[in-house]
Amino acid sequence: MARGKIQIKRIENSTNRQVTYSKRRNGLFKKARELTVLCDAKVSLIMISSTNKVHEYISPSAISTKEFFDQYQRTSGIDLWSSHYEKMQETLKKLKEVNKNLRREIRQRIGESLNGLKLKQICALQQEIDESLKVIRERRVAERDHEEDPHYGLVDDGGEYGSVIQFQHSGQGLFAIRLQPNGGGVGGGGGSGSDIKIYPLLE
Amino acid sequence: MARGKIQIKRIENSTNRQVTYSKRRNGLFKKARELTVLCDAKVSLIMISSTNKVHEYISPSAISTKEFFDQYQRTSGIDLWSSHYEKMQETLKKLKEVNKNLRREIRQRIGESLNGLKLKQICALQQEIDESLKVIRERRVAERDHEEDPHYGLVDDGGEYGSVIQFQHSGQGLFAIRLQPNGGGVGGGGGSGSDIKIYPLLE
DNA sequence: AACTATTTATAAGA
DNA sequence: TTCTTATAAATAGTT
Repeated sequence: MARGKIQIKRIENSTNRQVTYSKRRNGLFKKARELTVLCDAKVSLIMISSTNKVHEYISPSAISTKEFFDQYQRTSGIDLWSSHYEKMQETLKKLKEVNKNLRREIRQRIGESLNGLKLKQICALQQEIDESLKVIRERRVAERDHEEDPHYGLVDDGGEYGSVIQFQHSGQGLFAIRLQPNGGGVGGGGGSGSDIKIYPLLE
Repeated sequence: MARGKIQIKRIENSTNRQVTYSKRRNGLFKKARELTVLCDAKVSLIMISSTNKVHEYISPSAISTKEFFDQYQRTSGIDLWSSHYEKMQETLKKLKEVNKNLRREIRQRIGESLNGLKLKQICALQQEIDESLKVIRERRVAERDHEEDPHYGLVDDGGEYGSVIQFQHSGQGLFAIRLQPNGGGVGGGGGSGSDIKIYPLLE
């Protein structure tokens, strides 16, 4: 959140991860303390770093962690485990829903599953895809010019972002099949075939 | 922290206290989730409001959530769960991965996230989308003819396939935003803008 | 640890 | 409750 935005994903560099952990841990503690005071709430915050060090904050009003958990149980009347488990199930359900919707969006963009759409929606879809196509076409042209420019020659970024995904029907329902960039080096004669990744529906 | 600085002391006005609690609670949850992901840490955060409502966050990565609680309480009958629990964790992880990939595919089909693609892949993508576009165009034409045919008139299937369900903002974190074709009625004068679909990222 | 350019969080108001 | 927006805080990248 400063000097550049970051993606919320695991920080690979170990040192950076440590530093960020330390900074954010303090930030979190501070927020927890403020919440306690401002809102007269009870807070228990326990953090275990990737190096397995434990740091915790417990609002003074909640004297001890033991007591805190006792109160939690009494208040919620729910076993901590069941509660956590139920949350997981909810999350799972939502994820599946999101997954389903993403798949449908892709199918529609491919021209399948159009049955439920009204004319107006199909028009909008067409227009949207038409615009996407323009963007990609421009990009391709730019890319080609770039490659043809003798200053640059071939450029291979290692395929960090991976590549296009294709869908294909199978007897089993829908699978997403992904064409991988060839892992091989630029100069290598490596096969021009593709690796194939299959994403199961997990249903 | 806005529209004026505040002192960190109990908010006397009960309504304000509630509102602030709700806002800051969400902020804290978000930070906790970010810490979990960024730093590969395990976090347990439990808050009890002054009105005795309980809210908790436990990092999903805490395969050792069990450890978390074992440190503080002795519960029996949990072992039976562990196996099932861990399977759920795995499923969750996979689903998240799949969703991530689906999202990328959509982004690429929109013309975003093309940086990692090589010229050849961009060409393939372009061609693929071009074909999709043809399919949809044909469908649109067919649909239009169909609608104009006096035998049928307007048909509304109730939107069974129609648009994706929207998840309401849950204060839970990241969102993917999708521009959707208008869901509005065909005849209606409805706005020409797009609905916005929001899929929570769920981590 | 300190320093800041930026991104986030959020207090007030609607 | 939810949204908006001016402002306070947090913090990523650097030194």
